[in-house]
Amino acid sequence: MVRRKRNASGADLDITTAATQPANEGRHNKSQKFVETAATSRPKRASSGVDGAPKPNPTKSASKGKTATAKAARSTKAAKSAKPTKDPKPAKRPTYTTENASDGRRSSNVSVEIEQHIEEEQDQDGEDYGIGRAYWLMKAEPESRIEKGKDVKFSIDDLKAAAKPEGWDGVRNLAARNNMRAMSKGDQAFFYHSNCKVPGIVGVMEIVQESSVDESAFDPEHPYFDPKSDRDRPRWSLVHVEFRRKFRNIVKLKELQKFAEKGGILENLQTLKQTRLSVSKVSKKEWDFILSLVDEDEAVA
DNA sequence: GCCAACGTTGGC
DNA sequence: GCCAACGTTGGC
Repeated sequence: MVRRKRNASGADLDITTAATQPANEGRHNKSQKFVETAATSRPKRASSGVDGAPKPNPTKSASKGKTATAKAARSTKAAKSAKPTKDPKPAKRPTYTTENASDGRRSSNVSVEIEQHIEEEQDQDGEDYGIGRAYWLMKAEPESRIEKGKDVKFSIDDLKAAAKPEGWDGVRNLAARNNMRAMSKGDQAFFYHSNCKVPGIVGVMEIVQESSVDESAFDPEHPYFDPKSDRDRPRWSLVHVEFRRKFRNIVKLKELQKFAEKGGILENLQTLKQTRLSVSKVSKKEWDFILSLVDEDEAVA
C-alpha cells in the first residue's frame, strides 16, 4: 500500500519527544479548526537533490512525476504482516495518550480530538455505531512510480486482489501516523487515488487490525526506509486494511471541491484542507454525504 | 513540468 | 525558540 508518505529523513521528533514541534504548531489536528497558518512565503525552491542525501526518487522525472505512495515493497510486507509488533499505543481510542501529535500538541489533545471525532459521528443520527466507529480517508498512488528501484503504485484493484489484510506501510508523516494510531478495528476508510490522472475516492476499506510497527522503516532496501527509526524506538506505524467496496464512479476531487466552498457540506473535510496529509479524518456527516455521491445502483458491493 | 503549500533541518 | 533553506506532496 502505499501510502504516501515519506520524508525520509524523518526527524526526530520522535515519539515521545516531539511534544513541541514549532513548525507544525497550529496545523493539523484539529479536525476542523484549521488554522490558517501564516505561512511565510517561501522562496522558491531549488530543484531537489541538492545535497548528497539519499535521493529519493531517482527516476522521478522519468516516471512522470508520480509521487509516492508507497506500497512498497510488497515482498517485505508479507513477512511483516505475519506477526506485527504491537505499537506502543494503548489501543482504546478514548484513552490514546501516547505520543504527541506532530503538531506539537500534547497527547491529551489528541485524545480530545479523537473523542470529538467520534462524538460527531454519533450525533449525526443519534445512532450508536457500536463503539463509535470512526471514518477516515487514506491515499495511495494508482499509477506506477519508481522509488529506490521499486514501484510504489497501489490501487484499489491491488487491494481488492490481495488475499490477506494489507499493511498500510510507508506513511512517514507524524500527523498521518497519529491518525493511524487512533484507528480502531471496524473503522471504515475511503480509498483515495492520488497523484494520478483523475484523483478522487474510489472505494471503501475497513481497518481490520489496529496499529503496529511499520517494519519497512528498518529495511535499507525499502523505498521508505528511515534510518532514524530503529526497533528500540520505532517511529512509524501502520494499520491493516481489507477491501470492502469499489465504486464504479470515482468521486472525483473536483466534485468534492464543489462542496467545499464556504458553507458547503465538505468545507471542513480534512483532506481538502491539508492536501498533503495522506491519512485524514472524515466525520460521519461527511462520510454519508460522500457516499450519496456514489450511484448506489452502480456501486459494487 | 510547474509550483503552492507545507514539513523538516539546522544555524543562530 | 526562531527562522531561512531545503525537501516533499500532489493537483493541475
